[in-house]
Amino acid sequence: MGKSDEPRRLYQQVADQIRASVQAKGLKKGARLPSERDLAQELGVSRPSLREALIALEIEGTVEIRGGSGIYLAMEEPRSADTGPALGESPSELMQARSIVEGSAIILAAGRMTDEALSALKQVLDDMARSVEAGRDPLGEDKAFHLLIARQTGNSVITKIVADLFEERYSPLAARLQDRFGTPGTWSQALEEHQSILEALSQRDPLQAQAAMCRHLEASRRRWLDVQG
Amino acid sequence: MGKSDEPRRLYQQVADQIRASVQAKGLKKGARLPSERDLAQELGVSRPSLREALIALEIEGTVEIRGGSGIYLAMEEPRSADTGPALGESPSELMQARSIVEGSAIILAAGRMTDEALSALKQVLDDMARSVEAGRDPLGEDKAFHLLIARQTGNSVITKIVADLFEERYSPLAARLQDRFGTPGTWSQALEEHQSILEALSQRDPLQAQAAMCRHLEASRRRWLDVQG
DNA sequence: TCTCATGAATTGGCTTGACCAATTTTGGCG
DNA sequence: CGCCAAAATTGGTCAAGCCAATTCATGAGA
Repeated sequence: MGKSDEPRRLYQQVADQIRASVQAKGLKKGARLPSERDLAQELGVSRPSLREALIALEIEGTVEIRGGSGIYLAMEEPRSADTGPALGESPSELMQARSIVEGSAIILAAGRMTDEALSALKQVLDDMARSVEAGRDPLGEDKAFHLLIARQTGNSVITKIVADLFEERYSPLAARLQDRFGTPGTWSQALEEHQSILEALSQRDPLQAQAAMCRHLEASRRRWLDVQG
Repeated sequence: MGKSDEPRRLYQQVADQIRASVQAKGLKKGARLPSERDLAQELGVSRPSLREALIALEIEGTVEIRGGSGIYLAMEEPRSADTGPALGESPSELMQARSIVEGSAIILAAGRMTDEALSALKQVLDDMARSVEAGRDPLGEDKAFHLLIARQTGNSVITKIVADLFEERYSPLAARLQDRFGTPGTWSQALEEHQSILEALSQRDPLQAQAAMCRHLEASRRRWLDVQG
C-alpha cells in the first residue's frame, strides 16, 4: 500500500493545513484569513514558508492576496448545486459514466502498458482470487485493478476521474449498494471479466481491451440491478 | 533587475524570466538550471523571491526540484519502471480528458437533443458572440454551452464530471491560465467551433457532433499551449 | 588498476529579523 | 457629523545564516 512520499515539501503541508482549516471552520468565499505573521505562528512555520504555501494556494485559485490588505478566500465551496439534477442518481448512470471514461482510458492505457504494470495487474488479480476464495469482498482489489489501468494512461486528470468514480463523490447511492451485493458467485464472475481484460492488455490490443472493459462494466451494472430488485 | 514597471507580483515576473531564459537558451527536458543562489543573483532578486517563482514553476509543471541536487526542467516519463505519478497536471491532460468525456457524452446527447435544448444552445452562442464583440471573455457562456450539452445526456454523473472539469477540481492550473489567454482572435475562433458543434447537434448527427467537439477541444488545447509557451 | 569508503563542497530547505510600501484604521479638528 | 492626516496593520522583499540531503573528488585498500 504505497501511501506516497513521507516528507513532502513544507509549503505543501502548510497549504494542506490551510485548506483543511478553512473547510473545518466553514469559511465562505470572500472571508478574510489571519495575517501572514499570525498564520505563520499559528501553524508553527516561518513567514517565508507560509508565504510559499500562499503562492501555491493563489495559483491553485483557493486564495486571493491583496497587498497591504489581507488574504481572502477566492474559492467556491462544496461544489455541485448546479441548475437541476437530471434523473435521480442511480447505479446505472454511474456505470454508464464509467463505461465512457474507463472504456476510453483503457485504449490509451493499452498502448502504454509496461511489463511492470502488467505484472502488477496480475498480482492484484491473484490477491482478488484469494479474497474471493476466503469469502471476503475484494473491493480493494477491484479498485486497485481499475486504478492501475487508469494510471497507465499517463494522464493524471483521467486517473483522478476514475478514482472519484470509485468514491462516494459521484454516487452516494451506489456506494451504499456495494455493501449488500456480496453474493457468492458475483465476485468470481467479476474476477473472470477482469482476467479477460488483463489478457487483452497483455497483447496490447486496445480494441479488445475496450470491449472487455465495457463488457465487464455492463455486467457489473446488471449485477447491481439484480440486487436492487 | 527587478525594477520593472508592472504591478505584477515579483515571483510572477521572475517565473516569466526563467521561462523565457530557458526557451532562449534552448534547454531541453531534463536539463539542469543554475543553483538557487546563482539564479537569484543573475536575475537580481533575493533567494526567497526566486524560491517563490520556482514553486510557481513547479506547480505549473515546468520545473522539477530535487533537494540537495538541483533544479531540472521537467522531463517526460522515463519510459520504464515508473509506477510513480504520471505527468504533472497540465492543460494538455485536462483537454485530453475532456475530449474523452465530452466526446463520448455528445454522442449520447445528440440522440436525445430536444428542440428546447437546441434553442437554449443557440441563445448561449448569441450571448457569446455579443461578449466577444464587446471584448469581454465569454468564459461563462463557454461553460454554459458545454454544460447544456452534457446535461442532455440525461446522465447526472456525466454532467457532474463535465462540470468538475470546468472547475478547479481537476486542474487549478488551467483555471489560472485562462486569465492570460484572452487574445483577440482566440474567442471568435472558439465561437465558430461551437457553432459547428451546434449545427451537427441540430441535425442529430452523433458522429459529426463528436468530431466537431473533439476538433474544438484539440484546437483549445493548442491555443492554451501557445499562450503558455 | 580498480573499487569503494569517506569527507569536503555544493545545493536545496527553512528560519530569523528587518525594512519598505500599500492599505486600513484611528482620532482629532472643523 | 464629516473629513483628512497620522498611526497601526499588512503584504512585499531582502539579507544572512544554519541544517540536511546529494554530489563528487580523493585516497586507502584489494
